[in-house]
Amino acid sequence: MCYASIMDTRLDPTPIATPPPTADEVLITLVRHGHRVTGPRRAVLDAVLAKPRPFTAEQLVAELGDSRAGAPIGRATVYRTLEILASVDVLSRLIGADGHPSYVVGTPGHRHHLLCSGCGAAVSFTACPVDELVQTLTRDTDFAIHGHLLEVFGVCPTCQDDATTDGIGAGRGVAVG
Amino acid sequence: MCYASIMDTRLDPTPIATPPPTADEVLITLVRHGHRVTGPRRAVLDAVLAKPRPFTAEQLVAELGDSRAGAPIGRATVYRTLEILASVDVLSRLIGADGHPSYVVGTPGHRHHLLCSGCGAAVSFTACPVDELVQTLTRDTDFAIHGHLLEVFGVCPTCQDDATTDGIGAGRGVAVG
DNA sequence: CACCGAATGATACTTTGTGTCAATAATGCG
DNA sequence: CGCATTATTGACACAAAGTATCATTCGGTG
Repeated sequence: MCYASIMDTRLDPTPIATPPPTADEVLITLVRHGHRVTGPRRAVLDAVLAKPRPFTAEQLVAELGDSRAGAPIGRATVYRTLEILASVDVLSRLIGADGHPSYVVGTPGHRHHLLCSGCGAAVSFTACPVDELVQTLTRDTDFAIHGHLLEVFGVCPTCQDDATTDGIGAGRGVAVG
Repeated sequence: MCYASIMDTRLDPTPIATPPPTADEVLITLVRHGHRVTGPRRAVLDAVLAKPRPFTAEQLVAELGDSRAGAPIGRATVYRTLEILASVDVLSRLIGADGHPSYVVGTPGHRHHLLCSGCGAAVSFTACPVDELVQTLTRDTDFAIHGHLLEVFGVCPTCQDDATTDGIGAGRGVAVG
């Protein structure tokens, strides 16, 4: 039920688990899925792959849609391209501590994220503790369970240090379930 | 870290775990928290307590803001009141399978929900499988973990029956992490 | 009852995202 | 290469969801 593998309980200590795919690799994937390779898509893709941490669609729109050298890219195109990239597993959709959706470059199978509410960094992990719960829930409720949503929020070591240095308590922010 | 108790691993088989508080009880709670008891707040509260399943803020706005007998209630007031009710634990905020936030009347401590993508029913449960994961994540990443978000999506028995009867596959809907 | 500040709600605005559709450009084919 | 076909684009309008402002109103206290 959990699309993330329960086998791998180890966590990657670095914000980006594996090197992101190259633009060319992704383009090949797109073609394989019947999509065309266009200029705007290349531009969106390049921008996306350059992002080390989660970003919102609007951030991308602002970045690509304004007076950049060359042709600005339309809002709709950015949204559509993000959707496509998510559908071919180049991007993961996730929900931030503020409840707003964002995207992050992620390797397939890495479905859950630990998010820093300070700097926005994301650590993806495959360990999924929900499967056992799903069995219990299925037994007790007779629901047909199709999926779940899990995000973990915290503050990364760097931001903890910064907070200490700045005299700002690290306990700010998130109060989620 | 998980505000839901890990002690109670049993699930309540009924959509509403415990009888919702009475309006008067809630009003007392509001006063205790330094809020005033006003007409609009009573109206919002009554509407909220009458809801057996999750609802969105906009639904309430539509319900209370239009040409109902008596004074229609402003959009801002509805949002503000929901915020207050959530802050005093009368309501839980949750995120539906479509990613949109909604509220549900919930008893404190019941922080996670199993949502039916057919009829919208919610089963709240306190079993939280994330605590162990949090320990692992804390050890491996040195994050200071402050919270998490967990929702489980599926189809309730009734909707499964309906789907079978209607010839509609039960496998529609949610494809979440 | 009068006062004070919290609360209200009309309005405008922001953010985030979707729908439409004529113009355009990417691929396949000859 | 040149053309036809069709996906794609992007400007625009629109919608949904929520926030900010602020003069007015109302609840509760003395």
